[in-house]
Amino acid sequence: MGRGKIEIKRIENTTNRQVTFSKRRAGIIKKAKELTVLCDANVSLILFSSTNKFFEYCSPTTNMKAMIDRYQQATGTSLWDAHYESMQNELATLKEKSEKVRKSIRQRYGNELDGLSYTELCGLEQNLNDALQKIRSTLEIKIKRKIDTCKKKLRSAHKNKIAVFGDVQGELARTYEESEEDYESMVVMSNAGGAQLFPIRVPATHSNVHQRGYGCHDLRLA
Amino acid sequence: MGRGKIEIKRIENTTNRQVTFSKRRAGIIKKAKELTVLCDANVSLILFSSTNKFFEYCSPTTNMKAMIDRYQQATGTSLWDAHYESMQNELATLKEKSEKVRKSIRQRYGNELDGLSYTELCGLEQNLNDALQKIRSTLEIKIKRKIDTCKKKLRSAHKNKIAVFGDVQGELARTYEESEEDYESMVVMSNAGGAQLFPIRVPATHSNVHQRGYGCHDLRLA
DNA sequence: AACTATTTATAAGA
DNA sequence: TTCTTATAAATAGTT
Repeated sequence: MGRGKIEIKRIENTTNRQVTFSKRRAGIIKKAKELTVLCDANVSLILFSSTNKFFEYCSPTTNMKAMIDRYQQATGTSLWDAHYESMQNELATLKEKSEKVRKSIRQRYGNELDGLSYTELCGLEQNLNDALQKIRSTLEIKIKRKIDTCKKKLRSAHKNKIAVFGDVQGELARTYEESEEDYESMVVMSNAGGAQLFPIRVPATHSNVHQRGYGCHDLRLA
Repeated sequence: MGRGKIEIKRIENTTNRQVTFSKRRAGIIKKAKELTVLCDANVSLILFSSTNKFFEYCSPTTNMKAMIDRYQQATGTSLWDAHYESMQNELATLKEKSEKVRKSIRQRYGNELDGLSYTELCGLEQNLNDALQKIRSTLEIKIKRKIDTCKKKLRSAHKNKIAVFGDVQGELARTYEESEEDYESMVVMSNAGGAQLFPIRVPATHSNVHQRGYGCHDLRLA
């Protein structure tokens, strides 16, 4: 249909090929539209040119997703299975990893220790002890810093006539009023006199786990 | 293009409509084939007749799934997201949960403590201490049980002439030769005299974290 | 992008 | 359905 008959084989001239693609693309999309209307059909058409330019047509009475779903129904294939599978693998791996971590942390909380050997228990004990040291170091540094800050503030206050301990709490209140939580902690510390920051625990005298009032630091292991 | 011109609107006569569908279906598929060959294009065509009969064409240089994947790439849509939304939610939740647990455990290992407030640090310190108590209880029970077993074995051996402490190690060696790991541990314990099972740590004298030889109990937080 | 000679598709009829 | 054929539509080559 044109000035001359052409053989149906790849058009080697690039320009010519692209021009022909444009013309015939318009043609086939027109045909798809006519088929849709004339015959009450559903048509979906996806096109990629040799230069990877993308074009599509889909009957307005439906949409691409619905067409693909129907395509799967009709062919019995399930195009998403591959995606589904990789997703399931990822899920399984994550669940497994999560379970391992949670078992470890539960043991670190002192539960489910029965499965551990003597050596493992010793390792765990040592490990927790090390962590405790680190935490206590951090705490001590924090406390020292706070006390230093308080001392400076007190000095600069020039309130020489007030007994030092008499107004510590008032000063602290003014200094830390923006962080109540920390203020409360400081009061506790200053009342304690700062002498023995941590009670030295007697090892494992069973049942006398004395509850101190710091509140729960539990993990939500749902 | 026929004996008479037709208006592009639904053909009301059913037979006529089906005949036209057949003819035009053949026509559009032919066009798709020609476009594929002439222009080196990729074409996918899905057809459903008004009676839901299914027909398809896809360029032989590709396949329907690849075309749909490219379609998604080109349009930026993700056709299977809806199908697997619940799964994706589960994945996201798990990942988040996992991250939380891992942060907690890292803190429990004494790392990344900077983000914690004074109160939280105190809570963590207390919590680790409690866990340590439990672990030590478990350890102590285990050790006592072992020692009891050893004593029984010793008594039943009727070796009255051997000084009790003189042969403890020999007896232990014979009793526990099947579990070298535990045996080694027991030797350590019995050599220590059993008096003070755990050294009482002085709180946080920084850098002197003395490495005991129990080996690593680290979690693989990859 | 438009033109147009020709080929191709197809509507109607058999 | 398939074939036939007159005619409409598509398009190859050209401008």
